Amino acid sequence: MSGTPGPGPADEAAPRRDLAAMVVPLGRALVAAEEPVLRAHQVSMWGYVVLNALAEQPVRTPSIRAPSIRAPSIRTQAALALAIGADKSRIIGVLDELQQRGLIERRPDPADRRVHLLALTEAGRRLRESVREAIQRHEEERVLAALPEADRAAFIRALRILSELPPEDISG
Amino acid sequence: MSGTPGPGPADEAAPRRDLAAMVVPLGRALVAAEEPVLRAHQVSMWGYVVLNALAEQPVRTPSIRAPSIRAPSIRTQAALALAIGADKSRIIGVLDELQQRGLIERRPDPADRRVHLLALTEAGRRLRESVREAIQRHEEERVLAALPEADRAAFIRALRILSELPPEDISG
DNA sequence: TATTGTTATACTCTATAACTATA
DNA sequence: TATAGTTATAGAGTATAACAATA
Repeated sequence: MSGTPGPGPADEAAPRRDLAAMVVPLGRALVAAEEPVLRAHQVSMWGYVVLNALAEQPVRTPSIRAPSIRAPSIRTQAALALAIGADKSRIIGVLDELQQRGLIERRPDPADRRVHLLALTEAGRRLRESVREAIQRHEEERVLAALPEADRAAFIRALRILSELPPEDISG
Repeated sequence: MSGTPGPGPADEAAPRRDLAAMVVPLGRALVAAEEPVLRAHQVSMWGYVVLNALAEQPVRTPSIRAPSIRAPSIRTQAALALAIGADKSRIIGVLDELQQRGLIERRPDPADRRVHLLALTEAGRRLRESVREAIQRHEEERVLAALPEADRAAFIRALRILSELPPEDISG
């Protein structure tokens, strides 16, 4: 059956570890790599996640949505919590600190006085950019550099696709 | 500067999210996907990790090691804990249960009566294979299937390389 | 009645420290 | 003294439930 008896079996599936067994430890290492940068900028991991979520505010095509349907904007705390996969009660301390440092604004919504509208301040946007730049430079130099040149683009492409998949598509 | 004003900037670096921001949620989803399989086989996540570590026991080239130097074999509990990135105190309950179910053996080392030598039983090996097969089938069908055919091999190749990198290479 | 932000509480992991038996 | 395994304790992180204000 096997064409070449040389090194590397041809028709036997090369055994690989489970994706989770590779992805999870890698994630831990990547988080550890971010920590010094975050400390240097005095932001917590969750703080940085929040800054990113507010900055990345996806431009959803408004054409699809009827005006009567309330857009689930990320600008409310509940929507933010949902977007970053955290409980709404868990981000409050984070928001408190970001606000205290002038990195975000929390303004009452005149239309619905229960909600707080969130927005990045200019300082918040700048800080997020600095952190992001430092982190991604490190990633290029220390992580992606370890990959064969030819695989880098495909890796990032695949990662983007999989990370944008609805979690329930993956969990089954 | 930009050659084509069409869709997709040519010389502006396509902004990507931080690797950690993509990898960590993906890891969470992959773990969630494993859970039903693990439950069906009545193993905990850590139990499965242990079974894998014992089964994957890397065949280290013995030629390099002088006989006088004690090989840090994975068969002791301490070595196992190190290998899977857990504290030695944390795996004890896991080992207890695996042993009780006849999936592993814990035998005193005659040469050093402090240590317990760990080994998979035949039942343990079989169970691990079943779980692994189910998990990887699911991964192929639900996860990797979402990737462009041409990127799959590169993705797995890259993942293997990065996950085998010493964590301190990544953290800096 | 349902929802937003908030606070308080409980629970799950995980890390640390102590203990024993060997070396 | 140091180490392997074990146990007990404490801490961090997270989830759940209750609350006031508003819809």
